[in-house]
Amino acid sequence: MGGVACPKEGLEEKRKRAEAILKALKEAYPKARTELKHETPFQLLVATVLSAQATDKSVNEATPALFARFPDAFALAQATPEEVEPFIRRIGLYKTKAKNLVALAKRLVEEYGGEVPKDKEALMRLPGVGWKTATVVLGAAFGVPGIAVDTHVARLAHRLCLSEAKAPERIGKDLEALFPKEDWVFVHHALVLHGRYVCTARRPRCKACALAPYCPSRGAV
DNA sequence: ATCCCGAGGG
DNA sequence: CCCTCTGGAT
Repeated sequence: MGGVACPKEGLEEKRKRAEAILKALKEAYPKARTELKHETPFQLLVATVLSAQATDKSVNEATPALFARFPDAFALAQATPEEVEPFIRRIGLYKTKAKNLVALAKRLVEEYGGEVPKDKEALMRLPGVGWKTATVVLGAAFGVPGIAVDTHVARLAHRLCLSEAKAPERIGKDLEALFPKEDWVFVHHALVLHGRYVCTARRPRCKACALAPYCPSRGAV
């Protein structure tokens, strides 16, 4: 299920492998960052909420019209979920997301002056925002170090045998222990890009993979 | 554990 | 057809 069993490996050996992986990621994705279209932290927050269980391609097709109509928290707070739904229907999970986004915008206006709080606990109290979304927004919008773990990062961490944990927060901790803090946000985005375009869930392109020399699962998935 | 959910890929 | 997509709330 998770590819091959991970080899027994000393911490020092794993650290050296992580170092090589980081080097390869920096060469393959020198400017890795979010591909979600946004102009402001608020728009990034909305786009990230929308990206749950959806491709960011579909999110990027929806957000230009959405942000034209509701550019900021003040505008979105005035809307009803029914008004938001048509803009995001094709993304999927649209009823929940429309309801969450309007409630989220109201709370931003009421409690944070319409701004996005730079605090993880505060972000996680917003409707539709969990640990992953909060970590991504803090890193991408404000440069707060952290490795958010989504479906891609979890899959790659397992295949690369950098973590055998199941809980995303735990996988994040395992990864953060293996990479320099100043690279955490980069590592997140680079792993997402690599998971999206090379180390895909179904048919990973191991022959074209720059990480293959350091991957215990290469050719076995 | 289950639900939300449309769209594209294989 | 089934699987997957930068998850979160119940």
